[in-house]
Amino acid sequence: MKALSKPREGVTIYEVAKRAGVSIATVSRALRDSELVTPQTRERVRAAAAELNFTPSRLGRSLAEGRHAANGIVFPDLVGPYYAEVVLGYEQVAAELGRSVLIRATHGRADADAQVLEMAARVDGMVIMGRSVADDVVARIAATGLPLVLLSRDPVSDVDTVRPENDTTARELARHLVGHGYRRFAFLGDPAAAPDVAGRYAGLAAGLKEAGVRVPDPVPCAFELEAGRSAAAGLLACRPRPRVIVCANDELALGALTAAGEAGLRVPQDVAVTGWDDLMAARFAGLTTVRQPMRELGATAARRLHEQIEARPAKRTGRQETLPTELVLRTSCGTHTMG
Amino acid sequence: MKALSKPREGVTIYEVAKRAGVSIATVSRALRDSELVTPQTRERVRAAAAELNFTPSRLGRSLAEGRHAANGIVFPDLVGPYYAEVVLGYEQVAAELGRSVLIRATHGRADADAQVLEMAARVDGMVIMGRSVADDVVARIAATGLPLVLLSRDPVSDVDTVRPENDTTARELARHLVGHGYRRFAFLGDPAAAPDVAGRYAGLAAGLKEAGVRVPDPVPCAFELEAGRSAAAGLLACRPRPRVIVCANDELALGALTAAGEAGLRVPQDVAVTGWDDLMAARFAGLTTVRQPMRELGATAARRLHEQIEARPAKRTGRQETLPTELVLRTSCGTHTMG
DNA sequence: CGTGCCAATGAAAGCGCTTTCAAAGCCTCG
DNA sequence: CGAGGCTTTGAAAGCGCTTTCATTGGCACG
Repeated sequence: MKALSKPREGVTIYEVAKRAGVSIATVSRALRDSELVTPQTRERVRAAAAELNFTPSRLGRSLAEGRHAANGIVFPDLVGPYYAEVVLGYEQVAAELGRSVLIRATHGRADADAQVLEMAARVDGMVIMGRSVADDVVARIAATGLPLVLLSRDPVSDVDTVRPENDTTARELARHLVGHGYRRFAFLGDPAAAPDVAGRYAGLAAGLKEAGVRVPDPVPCAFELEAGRSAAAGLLACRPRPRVIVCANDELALGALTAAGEAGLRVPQDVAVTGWDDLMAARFAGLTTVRQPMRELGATAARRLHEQIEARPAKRTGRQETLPTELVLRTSCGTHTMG
Repeated sequence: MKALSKPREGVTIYEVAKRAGVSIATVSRALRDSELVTPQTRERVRAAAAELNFTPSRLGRSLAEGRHAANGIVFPDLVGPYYAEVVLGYEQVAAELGRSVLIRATHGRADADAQVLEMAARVDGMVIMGRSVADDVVARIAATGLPLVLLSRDPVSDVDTVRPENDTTARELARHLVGHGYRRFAFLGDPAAAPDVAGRYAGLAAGLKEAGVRVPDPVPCAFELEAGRSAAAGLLACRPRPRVIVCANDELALGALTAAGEAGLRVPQDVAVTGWDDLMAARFAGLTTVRQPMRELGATAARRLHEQIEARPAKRTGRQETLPTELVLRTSCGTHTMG
């Protein structure tokens, strides 16, 4: 595996051909294990390639084959463990399917749309997660016929979508909390910021309404622990103080726990807190939350995408897939339910 | 931004040229904002391109330009928040530098070497993290002249390396724990599994030796919470029981905390536990740990790589960079030091 | 020994761009 | 009115592969 000769940059198939004394066609065939070459020739070519430390240019190959053998995933951010898990699930499946993986976090950047279009030109298909790019960009990419899957995002025209279940579990959470006797609710998170938050808030609101409990207005808040802490501190200073703060995700909830501690309040005796996602930290913070199949979301999106890519020319099916979630009860919502 | 005409697949520059009534050279120039085109021509070309929903093929462009405008990062795994943070830092900087990002987790797969070589053919430079691939693969890639940066990995020939500081902080941790009066140490983690673990163990051992405390043999253990839990359970069943379990990372330490709880032991009164990384969960578990500049590690690697790419033809400098780490004291190592 | 076939190989045409070099058109100025 | 210099555009040559199609040579068979 060592480079015997001068490992100059950009060794091409022509140099291998010359060294092996064959044509480039034969080199290509030999290195791709075609049946059309004698074992002896194959060996000679292999040897020449090894001596030159030759790796075929992926560009040349892709251009000739008309495919990238790569797919991409776009997500709003990688801060916090949630997205990382999704990307992990995606990468793992994509790798098994023999595809390279491109990633792009948009971070709400102004040039996000351009970056996503650029990615679209590099891949055989892509997954777009959450509200990372504008609808018209999604539509435009879809219009090119590029295989596309939306993840945790409201459907756009007839593009396939994969999402976690939000409504049912949110109602269940509402019922559970009402069962604790709580009546003064607060909701931390901006339904306009992400489709998932909208779904969670809607489910919670529906559950509360059913139980005859007043539905709180959502308190918008960035998706970071620190933002959750300060927003929760504000809520806890209100009179009457909310009896329970339902947070749109675990990071906010962890921030709320911190704020409660700083305000000298006990959880759950003085104020209950719940989250969403079931991050590792939630377990150690005793946080009641809703477990998301994060890795499975990424993996499922990768599989759907692969199906589309293999099924070219793709007819968009507009398939909607919803993955189940699970209420995880811990101490932060009330002690008598502790498991 | 809508597609006016039939959005057939694979619109090429030739069709745009025909529609705009110019040559492909002019199309290329117009779309790339070259000075060599009249504003009127540019507009005509733009309009034609928009009508056809044309996006230039990245393959054609890269092949012609001789560059991918992409770089890659290879890491052992994405499980757990540590690697995710590193990748995040990497992606962010790479994006700012206008580069696409490819990722690959090797998961200890048998075909990891092939996958990494495949990535090498797709990028203008890459970062290899930890013990994700064999040394000879690294050497082989380096031999092609591809810009390369190693992250948290022992140097290979004269390839640039970026690493967190392990030794000094590990000694500091040792001194601190000895200061608590602890004498029976245990170390959870396999120094052979990752260069960082080796460095941490070595530093700890050096610190203990200086203090005249017996150095424990490391207890190998996979990098997962569950593995940490069961390994720690085994340790806690030993007689005499170790007074403190130093874990190679936070996930193991969180597992150890779980095991202690299950064994009915109080932390830190009966047994102290420390970790490494300062994950979000560590904060809520009260875990004493060593904070790693994870995001900064990724960002730094991205910058070093970019420097190499820009400086082609690259002369390898073999630069070694070490990023500082910080001891974070919480309750799990002993109450009197709580901050 | 000649004919016909099959297996192995080579020549060359793309794949979709960028860029060099040449040509064409238009001004300006003598 | 013609020469020379710009500016703008086009033709064509790659970039490094894969693959089709043609060619070559060897062998079996008549």
